[in-house]
Amino acid sequence: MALDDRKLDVLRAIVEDYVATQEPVGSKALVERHHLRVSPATVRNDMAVLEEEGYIRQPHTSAGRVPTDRGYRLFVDRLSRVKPMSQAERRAIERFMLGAVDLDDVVHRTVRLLAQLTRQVAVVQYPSLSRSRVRHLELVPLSTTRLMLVMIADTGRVDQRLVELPDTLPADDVADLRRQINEKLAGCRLTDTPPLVEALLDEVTPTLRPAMTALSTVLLETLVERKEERIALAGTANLARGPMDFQGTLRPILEALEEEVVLLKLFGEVEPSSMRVLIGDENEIEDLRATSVVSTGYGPGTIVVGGMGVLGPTRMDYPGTIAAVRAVARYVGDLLAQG
Amino acid sequence: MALDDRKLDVLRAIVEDYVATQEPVGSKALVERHHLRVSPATVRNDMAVLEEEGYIRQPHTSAGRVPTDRGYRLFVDRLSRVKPMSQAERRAIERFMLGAVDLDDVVHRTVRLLAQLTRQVAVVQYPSLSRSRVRHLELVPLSTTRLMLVMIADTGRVDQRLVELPDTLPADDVADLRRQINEKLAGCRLTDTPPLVEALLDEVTPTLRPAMTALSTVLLETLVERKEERIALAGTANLARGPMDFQGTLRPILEALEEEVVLLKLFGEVEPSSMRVLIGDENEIEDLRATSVVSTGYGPGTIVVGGMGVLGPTRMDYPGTIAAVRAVARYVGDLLAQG
DNA sequence: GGCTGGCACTCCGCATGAGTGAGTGCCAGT
DNA sequence: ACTGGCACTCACTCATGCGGAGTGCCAGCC
Repeated sequence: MALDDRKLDVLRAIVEDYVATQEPVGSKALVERHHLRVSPATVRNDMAVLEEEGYIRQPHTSAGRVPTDRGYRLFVDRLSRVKPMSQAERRAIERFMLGAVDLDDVVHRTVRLLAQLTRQVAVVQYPSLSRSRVRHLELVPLSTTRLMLVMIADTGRVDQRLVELPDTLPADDVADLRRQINEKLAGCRLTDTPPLVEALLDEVTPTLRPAMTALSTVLLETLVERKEERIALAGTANLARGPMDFQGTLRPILEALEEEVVLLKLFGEVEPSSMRVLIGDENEIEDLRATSVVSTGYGPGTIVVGGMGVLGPTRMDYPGTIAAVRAVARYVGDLLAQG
Repeated sequence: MALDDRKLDVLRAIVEDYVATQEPVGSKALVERHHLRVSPATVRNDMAVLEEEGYIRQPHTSAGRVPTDRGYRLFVDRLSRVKPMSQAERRAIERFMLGAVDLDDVVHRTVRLLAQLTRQVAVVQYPSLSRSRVRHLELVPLSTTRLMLVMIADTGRVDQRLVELPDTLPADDVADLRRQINEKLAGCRLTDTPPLVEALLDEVTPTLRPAMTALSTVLLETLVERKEERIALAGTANLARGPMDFQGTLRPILEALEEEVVLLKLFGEVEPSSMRVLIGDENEIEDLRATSVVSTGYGPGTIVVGGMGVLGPTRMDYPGTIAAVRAVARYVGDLLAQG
């Protein structure tokens, strides 16, 4: 059975009211608050249908209605009008992000900003190494048999690893090695580098070969195999806000949020600049079935170098949250584009 | 009035029982569990005295007794025997920390290890820049007018900042500048560097002076002014563990834990290798008055480069927690000493 | 003098029960 | 197709009652 317009209006009203009050909403209160032009009885009939179709449910007989996950889904897909950010909000974003000194700082500020704007838990993935390019590789001699390998990505991200050499290596050779490596690798996508590193092993000046061998192992690890992507988190205190929201269910959620693996899954397949909304059940992660996640990819221009998003109760202000996440992602993307 | 031995025994028993059961402990249960050689009535008399002195209190008339902050303090100072870590636990620590690849990884593992061992919230401060020495300063040309300044500290910590040059600078000059800076600064304590940087401005080859001027600003910021010390956190889920522990009070605590400034205060004046225990009230931070903090400094040998500790309900297993924090701090200290 | 057994008392926690009110489902009427 | 009316359900609140754990105090005992 297709839902006519009024039934959709009723559903929208229920969602909006419930999000605002956090209490089951009844037919009478509905007609008063939203100026539906019909009587409570009519609304009740509509509600009965909506319940039959699984969009809303009653916590118990003789209580008001509460949206189901399916109800929220319909709301998000078809009923919510996007709420553009006000000029003031945009300025607030700018003010907050202004004066970030390095990438770490940008990510930190971003995640706190998101948490503050949405009053929810915010998660930001550091620009992924695998999706960016090599800007420069630096070799710093720490002793005669130890090097520090520093990799600088075009996103501003810097990673470093220690390399133990099989033999001593004079300073000139280090410089030579540095030059040869950079010639070959600078500017490449990180995902394209493995064959190039292999090739380097043959191409490099013979005397440097032993050092290059040791180096290549670490290099490959740093460039590709390093799965451990970093994640920043903020606003966990917001989980303890709503009166009866998560009391009791809070622990597994906090636990899940501490597992980086879990968080990374949230951004598994972020699409370029499109928003993704996961509602309750739809979430693959067991412990987060009671929450919704609004996420998106971000990066300079149309390139996606990482994900960001927020997590909160299924009963959340979707239009507002979506708008905030989108605005922040765009802003940070622009920031990265500028360098 | 001085407390005789038996009264102290009673206090110890009360603390231990309360920590174990989380329920007010009565006189009868006490004599049964701990083989005190006296009757419940006697214990009651002792309790009355202990209460008068402020070491314990009754949640309400006709309930058992609960230790006060003052009671815990006495317990920690004079009544608790230190509980050395078992061989198995030591091995567990080693296994957990084994295979850490860089400083970031070490800190991450440490904080999770602490949270797991103590079943509490763990906090670890990254090795403080201001307490360590410069190992090497690297200059990486990003373009003709931009340098990346990378500082490597002897703790393994790496910081980087962008430098905008007033003029183009050929590669040879960069190398020259790098050499001169390192000659002057490598090996110095970070706190000693400001005058040396000033001196460098005069000593440096004249052609390099404009570049050096731009550089020195950033350098000083990186070396000294950078207050923002980094902090790692884990185990917040443990706050939601105890049945009625923090329900309701949880939010301010989570909020406090997200404020880096607050966390740093916890380690304000960590003493070399001595444990510090803050119980409830003693904590300066308003929102953490319901919690206790066990912390210590850590670093290679007797040098302190940072703090670590755990935070939990005042009702915590102090001997166990203290032992765990100490063991982990020592282990990490040794790790840093090895390089 | 310090310890003990006994006893009256307090008060929390829990269960029971009645009253209230918001909300519903259904039906007959327009 | 909508509305008004009506009986019904059921969570929530409050008062009442009861049992039990625990205390404080006192008189007696070693």
